[in-house]
Amino acid sequence: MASTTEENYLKALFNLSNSQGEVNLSELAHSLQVSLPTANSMVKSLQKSGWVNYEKYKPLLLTPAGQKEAALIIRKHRLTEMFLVKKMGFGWEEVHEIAEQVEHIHAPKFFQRMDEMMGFPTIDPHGSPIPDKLGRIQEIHYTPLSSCKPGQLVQLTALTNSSTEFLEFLNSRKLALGTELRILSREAYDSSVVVSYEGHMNETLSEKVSERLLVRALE
Amino acid sequence: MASTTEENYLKALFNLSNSQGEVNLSELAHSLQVSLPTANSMVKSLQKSGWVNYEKYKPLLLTPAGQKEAALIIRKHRLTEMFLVKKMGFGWEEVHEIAEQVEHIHAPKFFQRMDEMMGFPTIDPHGSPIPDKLGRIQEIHYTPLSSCKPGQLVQLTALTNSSTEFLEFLNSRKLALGTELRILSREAYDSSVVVSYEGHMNETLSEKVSERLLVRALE
DNA sequence: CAAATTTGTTAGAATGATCTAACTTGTTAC
DNA sequence: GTAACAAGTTAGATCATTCTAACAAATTTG
Repeated sequence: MASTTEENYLKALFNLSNSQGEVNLSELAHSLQVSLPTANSMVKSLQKSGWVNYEKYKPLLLTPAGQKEAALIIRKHRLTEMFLVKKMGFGWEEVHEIAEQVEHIHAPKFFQRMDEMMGFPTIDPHGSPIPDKLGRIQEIHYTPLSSCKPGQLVQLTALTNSSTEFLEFLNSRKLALGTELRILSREAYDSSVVVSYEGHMNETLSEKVSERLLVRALE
Repeated sequence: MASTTEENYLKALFNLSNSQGEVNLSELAHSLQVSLPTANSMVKSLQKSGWVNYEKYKPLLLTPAGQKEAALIIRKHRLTEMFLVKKMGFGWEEVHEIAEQVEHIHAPKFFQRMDEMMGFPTIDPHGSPIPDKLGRIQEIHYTPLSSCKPGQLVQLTALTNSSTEFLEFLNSRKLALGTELRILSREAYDSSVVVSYEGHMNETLSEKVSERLLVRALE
């Protein structure tokens, strides 16, 4: 069984992997806030456990077993976040830190019960998919608001970034998952987008923000 | 901040301490399933942190700071157990192992919210008191069923042992906290007690069982 | 009370996770 | 295409937590 530290490495590898599933050691080390040698030695040990394929000076790759292990930890994380929001009344900006700890609990019944109580949700409070019990993730491809056309009606469906600061910004603008947005215009100069939605007639969203909002076209 | 290991030592010291608050090293080591030298070195390190008073060959004593620290961990444990039973539908025999992990989570809001959702309970599912936010424990002195007199009407209020096996035994006899028991007789030979309660007219409870049932006299 | 037993201590080693310093390999930019 | 820089590796150390073996102190028992 993976230690909490190993679980964190697996999760980071999963989250950092590019389209080919590759991760560079320095990204991994940076993401986990450890030195390069620390990450290097840990990767060797994850290889011994059969979770990572590693060759000197080559990018890192999770094995299928490693991917499953990682997805199951992410499953616990996302179920927990959803439980905290739906059943305990937390805001979506408060749940990450708590879930970061709860995800390491080894108690299948506990997560099973959360899942049941919520009616088997498939996305977390930030719109990210919850892997199933076998570690399979339904890949959804949403469109960033930044690449939508003026005139379109879209619905906010997920985020590419879930930092507390970003979530608090969205709260301040009353933007939540499900919010329907009419795209009024796009500024050529700074790529900001002007939208209207319930209670907000003329809200300008910077490029930085609109890139991070994933939407589904309604019209 | 205490590591998970240190937290487990503090908790064990708290739970093992006798009327004078003293614990022997061998009890501690046995309770935590570690060797004597391991416990010995950990105790020295807890002393450095100011949580334990330790002198060679003398019994161990928690400092006031250590007592508070321990009580706050036990608070998290017991709040969690109650939450699992009251809000998540677990049986009282299922919650210990889960709470044993959840108690190490550092997230005051999380436990605060559990507490609120349950209306600030003062006992856990096994009748043990939940320490308050300052680590104070309301000491309740219940009577073991084994020392009650035939004829008495009593109510099951707490347990001195909460092992899964004991709890499953109680489940099998439909004995729960709150059950009202009429003591019919006591066998002189083996100190077993015969009781009646709802749906059970003549139930014989061994000495081992009746010692572990704590009751409050109703008449 | 001395012998036997239990309890506690010290020394020394192992493992997991981390670090810094020094070095090597790979990549990028003139 | 080499010089500079970035990325990755190795060596060696530290800290926390654990162990076994050997020994010492305290307690119990005949």
